Amino acid sequence: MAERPYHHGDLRSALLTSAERTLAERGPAALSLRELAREAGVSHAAPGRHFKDKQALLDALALSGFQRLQAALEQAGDTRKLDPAGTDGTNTEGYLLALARAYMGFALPNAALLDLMYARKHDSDISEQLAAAVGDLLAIVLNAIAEGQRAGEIVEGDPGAIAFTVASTLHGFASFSANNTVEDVDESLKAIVHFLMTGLGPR
Amino acid sequence: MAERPYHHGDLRSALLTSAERTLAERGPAALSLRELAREAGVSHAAPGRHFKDKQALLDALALSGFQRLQAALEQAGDTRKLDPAGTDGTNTEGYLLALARAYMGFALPNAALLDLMYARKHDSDISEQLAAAVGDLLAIVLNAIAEGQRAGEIVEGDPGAIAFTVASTLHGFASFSANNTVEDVDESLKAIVHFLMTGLGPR
DNA sequence: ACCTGAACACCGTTCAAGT
DNA sequence: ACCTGAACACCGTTCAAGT
Repeated sequence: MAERPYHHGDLRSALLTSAERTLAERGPAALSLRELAREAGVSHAAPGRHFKDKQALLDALALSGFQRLQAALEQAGDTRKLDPAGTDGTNTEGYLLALARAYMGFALPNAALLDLMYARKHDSDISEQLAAAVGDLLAIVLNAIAEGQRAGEIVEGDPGAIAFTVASTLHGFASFSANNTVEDVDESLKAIVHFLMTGLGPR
Repeated sequence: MAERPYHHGDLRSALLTSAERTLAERGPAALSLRELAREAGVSHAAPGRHFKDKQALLDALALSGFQRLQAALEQAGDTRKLDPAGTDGTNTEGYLLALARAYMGFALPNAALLDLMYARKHDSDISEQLAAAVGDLLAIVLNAIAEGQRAGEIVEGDPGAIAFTVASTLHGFASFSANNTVEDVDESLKAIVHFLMTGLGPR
């Protein structure tokens, strides 16, 4: 009969894993602490030991999402540096495209989680951590811009403002394409990054 | 004692108004049909006459949001046409800035509603209406782009792809600035529209 | 046509008590 | 330290019955 031990072992991470799956499969409205407890085989009060309330669990999910998104963006930057194409002339557009692809690679399969990450309903103390996480993401884009400026491939000007423009475009595209089912995401992404680089004004 | 009449009169719109206020003031998690019924002075089962379930009320809120956003964007386009500055040479950037301001004018005070509008958790039949509403918004931007192309102020190319780039940037900026409290929204907006027009590449 | 009241099956949260 | 079981105050939804 394989009795469950009294201690779950790692209830906290089991709850988070289960919650993220439910979020992805059935949406945020379907998330209930009692159901997560059932799935973990513990009493409905047990989650209270690990998360002071439901919002605390959502906060933890959002934070872990930012960490993984940041890691994906950093990895896109790292692999680009190893790319021999990095030595030739026009590379910033490629870098931005790599970042864009990494962002979409996270955003599209984790659309509901991304909503949660950017939801402005978190507790006041965790909000600072989440705001810092957003700042870290912006810093990655800003790095790419500053590097591009040093290489003479990005226009002069406040790199923060330029990075913010790029980040807005990427996030907006992610938001749109998660609902709208853009036909060819990568094709659209290439077009968007190119328009960003060359501008909408006449040649 | 002013007895309430048996019929509310316009319970449906009272529920929507009340729901939107709750959404804005206390967030989506605080929305409950029973509380809305209490505020309207009817029994907790009464809302069921007007909305088949809670999601149907959220769908109605989202749809009304799109209608108002669309009206705001159209009005921005109309007032611009009356603007005598519309007769001189470089006007498309001004048009896009007006659209951007109209978008933010709706998005920032209605951040929670905007989340709901773009939430991918609506019933399948209403989803088509919402997708159509997003399409209408894109059409407004597309119009501005096509007009700009005819005036020689926007680069040649698929106007749909260009409009999608602009819309992505605006929506992403709205999403960011709703959480992040950008210091000077209008200043950032001007910079963003300008970068969009002139591009990030070197001069 | 519109609403009520009771009923049902769920929730989140708390707290004494158990291991 | 971690979990249980009962309790409390909420939910959404349905449905006969009332006006």
